[in-house]
Amino acid sequence: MATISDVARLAGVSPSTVSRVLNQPEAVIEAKRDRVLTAIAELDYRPSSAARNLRRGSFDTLALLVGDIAQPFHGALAKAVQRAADEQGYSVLLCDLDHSRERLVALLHSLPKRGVDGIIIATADNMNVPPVQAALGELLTQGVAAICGSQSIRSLNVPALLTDRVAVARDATAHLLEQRRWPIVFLGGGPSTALTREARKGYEKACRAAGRESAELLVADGDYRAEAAELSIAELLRAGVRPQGIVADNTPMALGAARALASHGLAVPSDVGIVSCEDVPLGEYMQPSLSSIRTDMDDYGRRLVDVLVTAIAGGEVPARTLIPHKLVVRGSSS
Amino acid sequence: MATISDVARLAGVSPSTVSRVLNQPEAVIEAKRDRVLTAIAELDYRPSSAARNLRRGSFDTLALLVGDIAQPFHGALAKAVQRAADEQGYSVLLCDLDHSRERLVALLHSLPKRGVDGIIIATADNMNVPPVQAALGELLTQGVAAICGSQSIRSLNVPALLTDRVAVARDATAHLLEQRRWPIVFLGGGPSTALTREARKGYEKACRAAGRESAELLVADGDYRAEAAELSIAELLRAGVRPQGIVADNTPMALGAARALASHGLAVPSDVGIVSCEDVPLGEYMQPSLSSIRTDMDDYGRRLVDVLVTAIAGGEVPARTLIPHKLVVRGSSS
DNA sequence: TTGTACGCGTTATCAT
DNA sequence: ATGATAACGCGTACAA
Repeated sequence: MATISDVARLAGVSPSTVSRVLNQPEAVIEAKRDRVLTAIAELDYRPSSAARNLRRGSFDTLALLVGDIAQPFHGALAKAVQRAADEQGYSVLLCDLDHSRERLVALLHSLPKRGVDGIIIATADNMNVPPVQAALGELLTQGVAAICGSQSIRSLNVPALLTDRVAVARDATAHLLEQRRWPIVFLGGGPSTALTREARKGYEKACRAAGRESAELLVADGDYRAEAAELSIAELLRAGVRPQGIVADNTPMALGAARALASHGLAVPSDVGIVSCEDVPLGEYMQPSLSSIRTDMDDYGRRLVDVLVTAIAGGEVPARTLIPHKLVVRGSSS
Repeated sequence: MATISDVARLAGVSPSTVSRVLNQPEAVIEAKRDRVLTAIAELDYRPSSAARNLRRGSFDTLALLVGDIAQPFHGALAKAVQRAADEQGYSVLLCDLDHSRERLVALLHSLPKRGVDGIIIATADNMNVPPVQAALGELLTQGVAAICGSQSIRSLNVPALLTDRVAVARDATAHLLEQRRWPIVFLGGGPSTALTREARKGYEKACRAAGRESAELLVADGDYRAEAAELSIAELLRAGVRPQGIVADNTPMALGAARALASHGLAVPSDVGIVSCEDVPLGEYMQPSLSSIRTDMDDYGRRLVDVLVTAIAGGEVPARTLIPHKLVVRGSSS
């Protein structure tokens, strides 16, 4: 493992000159610069990140915290983030929260000394609770930048980049309403999560715009998981409800709902239309292919990284950025 | 940010003693150890990973290289690996190869100085080509440990942990044969990849064991992607072939095949049975739910990390570990 | 424009 | 059992 001194010796210059060639090339006269670069190539020298990190106090590393990396949406997000980070010269530390709040708090506590410049938090789990806010606040004071995907954090200066979840659910619902499907069930993640509350608001908005009464609305709790969604919809069906449309807040719930419908002999899309508020890579290949609200993941990943990198550099960043979305109509609703 | 000296001062000892309390507690007398621990808690001191890394030359970090993190199987793998690594005190650097050989080579080249102790390579793309082998060999000489999921690397001492792909495909095929389905198509990733060659061997083995002639076998190339698989199967159908079973080497291809069948009016499982050689989290919730060969991901992740950590520590590790698999029969084949 | 000297925070060696 | 000291490899004031 060649060090900077080895390069310096071979090039006949001092270590600081080598360092300059790497960090401010224009400050070194061309002849010497070339000698140094040759020596670097010769020895296949690459600076030790450890030494560099210690000296500079930065790490060229971002942490990506996701609720559950095994979920297809998060996988797609991780891919986009990793690629964008790579383009900016950053590595990505993957942290799976497994939907555990304890784990989130523990991570927020341990990350500052794990060597990351910034973190991206992408979980649907509610972060507006005291322990999380406290841990996040402390992380910020330690000089680690943070941004949030999918939710805003109250009372803390953490930029958020997210889709307008009210609009997303509204568009999904409106699409089914246009087809004169009724009743329509909103399948969310339970009343406690702030995220579902927004989506539910969008659902209600669309229904009211179509002239429906509050009493007619149907809300089911699928806990963001396929299993729970299946049970929840099955229960509804057993109770005699006959929905013609389902708006699922994420894809696993849409699949769970589809299975419940199938076991009750209901066909998609002829009997019931389904739309997911979240697009996933294989959605097109599910059967029937899944109508969903799509956001451009490459763009999303790039924006997340851009904002975070700007924040790390101490630049000004918008407190809240809305990511565009659009409806993709597929077989489950047509 | 408290440093080790701050702690030492507060506890009235030398920095060395603080370091010892952290690294070999039994070497410090209890009274002093307590004072130090109190001071640590008081200041919320956590050692700087950068300094520690520089001094020790190790990083408590593993890199996970995956072919495509957006694919559900890789997501599940990443989750398992991350969890296991966490249990052992390691962080995980996520590197998405995006199926690019150039990217793989570039990563193998840059990872040694990015601060990782070891790497896990989990890609179906063939690694037995000179540029990859050379880059990997060089990485090993730089003191970075490496292990491989899903394929062995010839002529290099890289331990592999994988399922017996011949047996996996054989079991999948045999399952369809038992139901007297014939002909059966093997849907793989093209003749060039070593992985598919193994799976294909298993398919042929099962067919021959059932008394089928080589001339009757059907092999299609789906390039491991849903789109290509759909085209490939559609072409077969247009050519007049009427398979009663499909063995897909991975899940996206199984979904692609299912869609091709559907557009030709063929029903799964009544007309055609499908089995995937790879189990994914939502497989149970696809429609019809997908029969597949399952490996315990938690176990797999743990084994990968265990072996890698052992290798990092300089311990003896088996050159090749077979991970058990079992058939999970679901709706697509019953 | 270049080199010298120092320090980032930790741990290993050595002496006590 | 503990403390002083040096060194890990790099970047940067400062001096030249």
